[in-house]
Amino acid sequence: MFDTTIQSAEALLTPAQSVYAPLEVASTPRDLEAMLKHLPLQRRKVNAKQYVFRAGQPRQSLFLVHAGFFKTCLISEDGREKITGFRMRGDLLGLDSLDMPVYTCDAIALDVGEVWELPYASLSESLPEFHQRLTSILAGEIRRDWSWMLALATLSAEQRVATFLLDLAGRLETLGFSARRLTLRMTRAEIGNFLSLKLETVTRALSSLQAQGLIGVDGRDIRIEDTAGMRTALATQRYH
Amino acid sequence: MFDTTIQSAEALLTPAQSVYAPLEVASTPRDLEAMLKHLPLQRRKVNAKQYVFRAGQPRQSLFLVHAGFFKTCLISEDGREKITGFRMRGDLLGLDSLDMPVYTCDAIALDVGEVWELPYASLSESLPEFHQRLTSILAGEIRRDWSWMLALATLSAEQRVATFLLDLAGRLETLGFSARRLTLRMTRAEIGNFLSLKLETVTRALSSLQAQGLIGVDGRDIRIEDTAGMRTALATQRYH
DNA sequence: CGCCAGATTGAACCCACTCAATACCGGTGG
DNA sequence: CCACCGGTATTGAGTGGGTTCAATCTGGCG
Repeated sequence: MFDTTIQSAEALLTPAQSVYAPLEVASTPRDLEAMLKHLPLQRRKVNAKQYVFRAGQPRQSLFLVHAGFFKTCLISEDGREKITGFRMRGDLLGLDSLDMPVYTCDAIALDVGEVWELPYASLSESLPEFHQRLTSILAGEIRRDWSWMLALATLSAEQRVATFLLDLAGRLETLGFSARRLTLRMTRAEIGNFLSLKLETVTRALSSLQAQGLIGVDGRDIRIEDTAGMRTALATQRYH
Repeated sequence: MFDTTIQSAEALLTPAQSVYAPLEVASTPRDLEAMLKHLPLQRRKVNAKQYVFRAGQPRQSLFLVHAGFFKTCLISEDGREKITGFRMRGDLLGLDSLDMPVYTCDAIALDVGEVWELPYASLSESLPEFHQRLTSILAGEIRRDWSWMLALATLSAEQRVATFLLDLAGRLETLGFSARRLTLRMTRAEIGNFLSLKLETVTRALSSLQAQGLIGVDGRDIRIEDTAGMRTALATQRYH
């Protein structure tokens, strides 16, 4: 069991002034918060498995994740489901529905957390820099999606899982957490859904990476033993 | 051989007043053109296989496709490639790079065509409705990407190809072309790349759909014999 | 005509899926 | 306290859809 308490939900709920998170993070995720911090935004606490919004509900707002872990997922009429992303502090929920009368995906908390409700229309009028920033975030989401498409299309199961872990670790690091220890907030099935794999395959990939000494696995606690090794494994292995 | 001349590059190059295209199309793709028609935009003609821009080049502008067929694709450092979309009249090239100093993907013409260069920064200042419209387009691109992710993750090879054809036919229809006959402007390998399949698999899927009487295949000319049958085949077949 | 990129089809292979059995773990109630 | 339970995770064995490799065919073009 690794010590991952600093990443627990309670810690995520602590304000930015917490000893756990650096006071100043220059990277992108946090600047939105800074821009909006002084505004009287509606804040909403959520519990695990609770919906922030569902596809089909009338859309009023964007939501900024302030704490916790969320997933956004798409469901087709015939029941096929796909998780489109895992969202954490600084990420926005509802981007895809900006120009729609209703939400077009579900946003679900994986853990206790807090979201800030952003009245998009009025904000982008009163804060031109906000609209500008939003455009960047939208473009960034497209780049992120495309690079996952590339990964899913060209990488083997094990490579996908490795990429997933590195991506997650990297994002956590920009939030001020350890880049080497992390606790998965989602099930194997959810990881598999996101990576277009079955849960058994995710488990096998994790076991294999562990057998190679690249990571340590203890349930949902992951320790990345050899980041460089992970990257070379990604580059070395053939891709079909 | 089917008569598909109306979709040929020459026809695509004819102005909107052409007898082949309806004078008024209320749907989204065309409204951007209407908004910008009177502006003195730089227009650029391109030939098949010519790059509109490459990843890494300094970004100056967005490009609006006015005629022809294009692909946008991502290439990783280690050479893995993924086509992120096929673009036609009314689509924008370079959306993903809006906030970047350089382009982050390649845009390549599959055929002769014409693009309009949009100086994004000055446009969004002078035309607030343009910025608003751009936000919608970005959100729409995210929805499109996500729905393809869902398709690639949950559909069989044959279902993906069927979905691809229906999507293409639908887009062509909103541009005023036939919804039942179309000419593929891309190779089997490019279709396969986009759908995360090998070119042989695409070929087999097309042959199979033809054997079922759902489509007619003659090289790159496709005739959709039974749209309803295609949709039920999509809904009926099991997905793993 | 010869060339070459693209398309088609067949046969063998393999990675991830499916099915199934077992282990684990936190919570709940007797 | 322990037994039970549902949700989750792990591991094994067998299967299969799509890939790989290879041969052939087509059509456009110098």
